[in-house]
Amino acid sequence: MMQESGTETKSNDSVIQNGAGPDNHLLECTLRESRSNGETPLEVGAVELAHLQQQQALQAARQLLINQQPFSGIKANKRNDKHPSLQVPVSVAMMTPQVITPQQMQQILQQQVLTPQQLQVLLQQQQALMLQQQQLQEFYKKQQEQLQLQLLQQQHAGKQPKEQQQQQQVATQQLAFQQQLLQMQQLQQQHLLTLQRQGLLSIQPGQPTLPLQSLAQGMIPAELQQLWKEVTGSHTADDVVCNNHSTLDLSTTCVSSTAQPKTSLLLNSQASTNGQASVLTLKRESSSHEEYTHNHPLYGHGVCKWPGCETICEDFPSFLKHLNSEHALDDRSTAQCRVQMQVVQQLELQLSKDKERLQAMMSHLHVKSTEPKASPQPQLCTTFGRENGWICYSQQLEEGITGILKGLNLVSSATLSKTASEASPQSLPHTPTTPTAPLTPITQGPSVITTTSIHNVGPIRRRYSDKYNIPISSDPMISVDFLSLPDFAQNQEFYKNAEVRPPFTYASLIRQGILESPEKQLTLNEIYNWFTRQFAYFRRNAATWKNAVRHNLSLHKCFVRVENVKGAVWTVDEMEFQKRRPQKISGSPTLIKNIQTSHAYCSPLSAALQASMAENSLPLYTTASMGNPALNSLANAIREDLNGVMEHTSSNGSDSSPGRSPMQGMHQVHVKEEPLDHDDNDGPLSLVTTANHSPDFDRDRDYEDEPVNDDME
DNA sequence: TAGATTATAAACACCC
DNA sequence: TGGGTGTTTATAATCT
Repeated sequence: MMQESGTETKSNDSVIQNGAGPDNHLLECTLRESRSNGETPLEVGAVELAHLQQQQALQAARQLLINQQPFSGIKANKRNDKHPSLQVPVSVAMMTPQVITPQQMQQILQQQVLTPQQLQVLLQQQQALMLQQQQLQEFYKKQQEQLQLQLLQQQHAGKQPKEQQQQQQVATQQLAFQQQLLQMQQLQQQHLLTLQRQGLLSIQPGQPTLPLQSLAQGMIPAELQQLWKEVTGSHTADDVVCNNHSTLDLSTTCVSSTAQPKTSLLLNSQASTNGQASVLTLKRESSSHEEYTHNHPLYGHGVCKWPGCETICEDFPSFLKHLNSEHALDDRSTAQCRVQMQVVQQLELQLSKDKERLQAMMSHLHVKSTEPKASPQPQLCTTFGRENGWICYSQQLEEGITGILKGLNLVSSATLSKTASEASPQSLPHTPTTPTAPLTPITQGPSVITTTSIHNVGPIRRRYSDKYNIPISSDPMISVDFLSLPDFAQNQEFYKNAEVRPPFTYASLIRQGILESPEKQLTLNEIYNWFTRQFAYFRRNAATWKNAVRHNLSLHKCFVRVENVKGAVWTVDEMEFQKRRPQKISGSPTLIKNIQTSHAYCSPLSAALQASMAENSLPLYTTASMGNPALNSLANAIREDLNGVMEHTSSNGSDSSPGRSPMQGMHQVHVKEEPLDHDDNDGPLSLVTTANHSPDFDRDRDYEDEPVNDDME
């Protein structure tokens, strides 16, 4: 086959020389001179090239017409009886003269390096090339029609002995035409190279190569397919191989520039290599072809790799024979080729999808991996899902909430931007960095604790806002309210399994544990058990946190020790609990400021926002359901909650809890008249009322129904 | 800068 | 007597 191919190339060369004659030589010489002279002035080069190309096209047409004369009585090939149209084995790419695409023209115009004269020359050239293209296409169509007529005549004549000879003549003619077109394309490539050198055209590295680009842009895929169908026809054995390649080339080069060396399409392939290899000799083509024959994509390990074939071929010539005989251009092969095209397209589609998926994964992981860097505080334990969810959540909230709050005229744009910026993943929950704290995060259960975060453990004690970095108010009430989220079961599951310190104060946790109990009272041991049961974090260093629990129980007046029949139990004095952070909240800018800055370890999001999220079961800590906050409901919730805050604040302006945070106001649901015997409770009996029906309403109502122990202290 | 809040640690007392 | 419980104090960090 190598020899055959070489012979083919050689014969083609001779055909070209014989056919093209002096014109071709003149053309090549002109080009050589132009190249040898280095930079060719644009005005001269472009005009000359256009002129030469036109001349060459006409010459090719003349040649073909001349060669076509003896074929008046040609007969169709037997193999191609089903394809009565004898067609020229030429790539469609070769049929398309190089035309500067609109994009390239736009590029040129954008570069603004052309003088009006240059532009005019380019336009003229462009028009000439387009005209040339049209002429060629018309000529090609005419040729096809004539060949079809000839085939029909041959079918009636039925002279078999002359068939093969005539077919070879047809092939020779086709090859001549093909070579003409190839040279034309070369010239066009040269022209473009010249333009490139002169800086008139800049071809991006990733940009499809110009011939293919122009081809793809010059013809729509349907046209390409049609031409391809027309091109495929009866040929000699070598032509079959070439045609197979050209077939593949047609289907692949339009989408990919990774053209392999192909026999009759070498120039086309080379022309597609960024225009750098367009000036290659036939010798190199032959060598490339030689390599190609040994790396035939349809031949390997002595087996024909044609889809569904797998015929054993001892050597490459036998494979070629097999290929030509069994996989000639017929309906079956064409159909198989189409199927293969579809397979490739499907694979490419799948590949693109997988690439997108991979990109998304990588970007996601990249964001995650870079997140701790964005945070000045070391992050100890964070979970993948939480971070991910928080990212989605923060991104959506930044947009949605900003608009919502703006609509509510509650926060200025500046503060919103600050809030949004602070609502970055930096606000991810942090675990404590206290040296004495149980800082050995163990990946228990489903939690995914990053090693990097583990390594970021610092000995510096930090405030909750830094340690936990979680969008939760420092207000214990708010903390508990988060704990009381309807979807807190997911959070509970998380903290049950992940040895992550819960971002709540001891007081909040104790209160929550007490409130979760059926009788709203727990013994110290039951509180311990609740801690260890609910939080994996508190299954270590019991002495430390138990001491802290005891300390908090004793320290905070909100925790009331009640002597029961069973012994001492601890209850929660909600009033005292609410008093713990006296802050003025009103409809004044103070509220806004509080909403913005929140409290000690408040999130960047406002407390009202957190409340809204709580009310809407916006899973801040959930691992699975994050990232899908219903912003509409969130907007309503924010509006309602903020209104509730306002109402509550205004209605309770003289309340004994002036420092109640929005959450406090919103989630205080019970009407409780209870004698408080605390020493510092020098105020009147508190009457906390609210119309807000929070998820805690039932529990608080239950709590309200709980008998008040008059024996409290 | 002072005060408040929280965490941590420790000492101490009381009771079973 | 030891452990559990409860109280208090001290200290540090952080935020308002």
